[in-house]
Amino acid sequence: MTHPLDQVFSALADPTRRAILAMLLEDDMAVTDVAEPFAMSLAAISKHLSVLAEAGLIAQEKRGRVKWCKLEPDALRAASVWMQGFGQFEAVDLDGLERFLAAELDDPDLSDPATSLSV
Amino acid sequence: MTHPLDQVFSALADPTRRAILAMLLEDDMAVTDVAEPFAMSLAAISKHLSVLAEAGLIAQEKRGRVKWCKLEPDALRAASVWMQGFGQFEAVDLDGLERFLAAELDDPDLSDPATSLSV
DNA sequence: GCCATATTCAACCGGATGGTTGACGATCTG
DNA sequence: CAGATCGTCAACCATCCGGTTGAATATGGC
Repeated sequence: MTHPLDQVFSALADPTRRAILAMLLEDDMAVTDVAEPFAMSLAAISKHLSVLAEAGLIAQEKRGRVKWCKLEPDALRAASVWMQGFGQFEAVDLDGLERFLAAELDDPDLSDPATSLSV
Repeated sequence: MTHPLDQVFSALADPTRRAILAMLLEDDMAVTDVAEPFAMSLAAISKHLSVLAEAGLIAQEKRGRVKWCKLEPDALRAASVWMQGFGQFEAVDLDGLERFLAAELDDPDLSDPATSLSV
């Protein structure tokens, strides 16, 4: 599992991690705050954050005793570009995004409060 | 692992499966032909193809004794749209694609002949 | 100095994943 | 019919993954 795309895609394959990314899209957060909405231990979230960091999807910076996590959206570029290679689908497609997010909101899928974001 | 995005992203997380998709991008293929370039058993490839099919990334149609596999690029749309949500990165970016593929070709990463495609 | 807070570490567990091999059911061909 | 080809199935194996708990390591505040 050495190829960067392996790491990015397998990081994205977990709904908890996608939810975390969606949260970080709104704001940078400390580890504890990231963990708060989820029904799992802090240690579990800490591991998820490590996975995301190793995939390059987030950056973590320790300031004092709190470690701040911020989105690193560039890491998605390679993956996105790879997918574009298969794409007859138009690219930016913000309308599609809206439709998609709307559909997601109706999807009673995840048990976590974070569900209000597009997991 | 019930969410469609889970399946799509985790299907994409394996380099063998990405190589298979890249092969199918050029042409529809029978299972045996898909397996040919890889240094692993036919059964293993058959499993990979099942994963891709369950993720909706390919369609399989049995005609006679041979089962044809063809790309189903629509399945990537939802995943792509999800990623666009994080994107300050411009969308279609075919130039980026070319640069990326060129870089991939120089990447002596996979042991399989299928490496000539963007894994 | 002491205690609380923030985060990670280490060991463990059950279940999924990626691979193997060998047997099997279908289907084509001579 | 006999034999070869196409593909899957079943059992097995090692490893990875997502989670737990409890202890350990900062750091900050009083």
